[in-house]
Amino acid sequence: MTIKEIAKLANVSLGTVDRVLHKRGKVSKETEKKVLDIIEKGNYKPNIYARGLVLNRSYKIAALVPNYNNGEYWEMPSKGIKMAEKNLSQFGINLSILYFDQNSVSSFTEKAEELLKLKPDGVILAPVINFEAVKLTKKLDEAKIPFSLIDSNIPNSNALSFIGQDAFQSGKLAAKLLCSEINSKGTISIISIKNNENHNKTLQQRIEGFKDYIYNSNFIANITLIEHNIHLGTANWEENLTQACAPTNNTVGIFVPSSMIHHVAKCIESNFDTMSTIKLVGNDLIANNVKYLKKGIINYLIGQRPENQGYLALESFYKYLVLEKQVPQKKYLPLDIITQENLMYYNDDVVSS
Amino acid sequence: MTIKEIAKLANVSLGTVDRVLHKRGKVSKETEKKVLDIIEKGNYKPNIYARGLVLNRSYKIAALVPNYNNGEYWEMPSKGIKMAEKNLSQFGINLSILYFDQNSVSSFTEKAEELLKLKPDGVILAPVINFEAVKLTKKLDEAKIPFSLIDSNIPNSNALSFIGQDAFQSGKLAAKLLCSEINSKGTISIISIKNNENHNKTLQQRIEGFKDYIYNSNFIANITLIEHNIHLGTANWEENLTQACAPTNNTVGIFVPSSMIHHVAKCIESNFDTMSTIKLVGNDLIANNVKYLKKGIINYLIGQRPENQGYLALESFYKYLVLEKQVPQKKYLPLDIITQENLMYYNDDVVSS
DNA sequence: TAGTTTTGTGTGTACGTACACATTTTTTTA
DNA sequence: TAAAAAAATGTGTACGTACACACAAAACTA
Repeated sequence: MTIKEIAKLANVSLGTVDRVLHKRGKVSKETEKKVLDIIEKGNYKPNIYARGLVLNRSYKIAALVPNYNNGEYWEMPSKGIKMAEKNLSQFGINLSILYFDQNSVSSFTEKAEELLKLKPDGVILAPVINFEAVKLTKKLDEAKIPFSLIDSNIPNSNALSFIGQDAFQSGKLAAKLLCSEINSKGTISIISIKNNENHNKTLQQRIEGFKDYIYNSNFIANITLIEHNIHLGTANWEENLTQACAPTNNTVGIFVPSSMIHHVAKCIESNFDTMSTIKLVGNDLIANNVKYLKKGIINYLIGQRPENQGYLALESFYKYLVLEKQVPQKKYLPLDIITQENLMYYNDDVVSS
Repeated sequence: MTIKEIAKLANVSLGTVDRVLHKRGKVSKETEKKVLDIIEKGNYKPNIYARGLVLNRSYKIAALVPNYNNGEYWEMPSKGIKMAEKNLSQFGINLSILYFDQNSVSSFTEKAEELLKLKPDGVILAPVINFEAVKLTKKLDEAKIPFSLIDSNIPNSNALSFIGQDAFQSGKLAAKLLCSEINSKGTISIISIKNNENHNKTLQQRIEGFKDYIYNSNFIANITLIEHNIHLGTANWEENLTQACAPTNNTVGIFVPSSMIHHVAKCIESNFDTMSTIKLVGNDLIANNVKYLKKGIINYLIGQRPENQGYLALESFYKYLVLEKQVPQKKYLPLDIITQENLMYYNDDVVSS
């Protein structure tokens, strides 16, 4: 059914139907009702090709995400966003990615300024510097620019959508996996490895989930839980890490709530004679982690489909702006359990081009 | 860049550019080269809206999959296919699903006939009745109708694409998970539960993978491996199943290579006092299995994203026919490890509308 | 009641592509 | 060398929608 057919059935012109469809007014209530009835009955849906052709709109989406070196976590969301752009550029979705330094608030505000100057039709934001991100969302609200959040959420923002993970549950899962590997009494270390001083909500939630599981399991009788903090790059951090891993008090398992467990794995590899029985569970399928998973030093990794997060974030703008569909307000991606035996089929697990 | 622009640059008419683009001939080699050069340099890409509008093509895709009752495995691929249709119908993808009875060859051939009569532009086929499916693919080849395979592959067919899982690896993974749960000596039972007599390649490969892992692990010293076959609906099948589960010889774990592990779980629930310590690993997130996973009777389920399989199968035809893109010839979906702690975020794990 | 505004309605063009058909140029034939 | 055939090129229309503009009818104003 086309506008032409509707017009014929209603005995009006194309223009009148058009005005009804777009609520441009200037139509008598009588004819409006007549036309609407026909539209309803005929289940009219606009031809998206014709519409796309005539509108020839293109939408500028700006993404603001942390910068990264090769093989680091934030490479993956960026990869997903770029892959989505490849598929969606032909539908008028144009992308600009801006990268900020996670360790520098000024870098973030600078890039945020730049982003606002672009006057984008939509924004993808990774609010890892929470406080500053909130400020930006306020400005976006004022400018009436819709935005999506990836990785972590800002609870009371009116984001178009949030795409991320349930960090608390991720921690619980990590605990469960670690416990399944442990058969004897001993100490479990939670080692927070970070490269900056920022408070990271995701890490905190994972740790809470981890503890929640342990304290509520009947494992707790056999387990001593210790927490360590390691700051990459500080003096003696490597020694401190070794110290944290060392089985002085009979360490049986280690959990790292960030993507940095490869540092622990490396440490264990270097002290393999004394530490080989320690079980490791960590997060994220970055190259370094995968390496140690393959070697059997890391036992499980928990994946949160970061590429998918990026892909879906851009795609949701396509659905919202181009197709004018509703998009889900919140999307938790599955927490994938990765081990040697199922690793191979997760490596290219993005919506492919 | 549009055809018009190309024409202007090449000092020819739109028609000539069109002939070059579509290789309709009747163009001198000179002008052809000139036009091609400009196309190359300008990185011309046809406007898919204009093209879609003028072609106004619609493609009929027929899917031939097993029928199902609510909550059975084959509901999920069908669900995925239908969801894809919902998203893609506006791009001219029309779907007809034909259901056959897995236990009846004649049902399959009948529906295959029906399918050929539809003269579809593409076919999605679940070759669970392998021999008959091969015959159908031959006919499709003759009729030059492209087809995609889901669930299991037909190795030397020239399918447009195969979308499924690595069953052998799935079995290995199951074994790994089961072993991680077992701390003592004992017997592991592999119970094949089927509702028909058909030879099922997937089940066989899973079993092989399972054994492969066990035999090559250092667990084998502590483990006795037994295989059972249960045919649903035959006389005494429930007793036979209980027998297969019963810890007469100290059963510590059970693996079911089909989606039918809920029958085992039910059996164990009924004999909870004697069987509660048996660990269970099975396949597929069907409702009944999920129920027992939640109860903690099933320890792990391995998922193969059946909805995604269906979704991707139809989407690949969209990409191939509408967008005229290449599609990957083979796509193994990840083997998801599902346990109580990460179940919740797998339930709506389909590409959403 | 003529003129003006308001309200309602119809017409025409553009978007970029595909394809049928018309026209021009070149080559071949008698 | 003129006529016919073949090759090369150009023109025009349609697809369905959005929107600017033109026009007509009704409702005001003076």
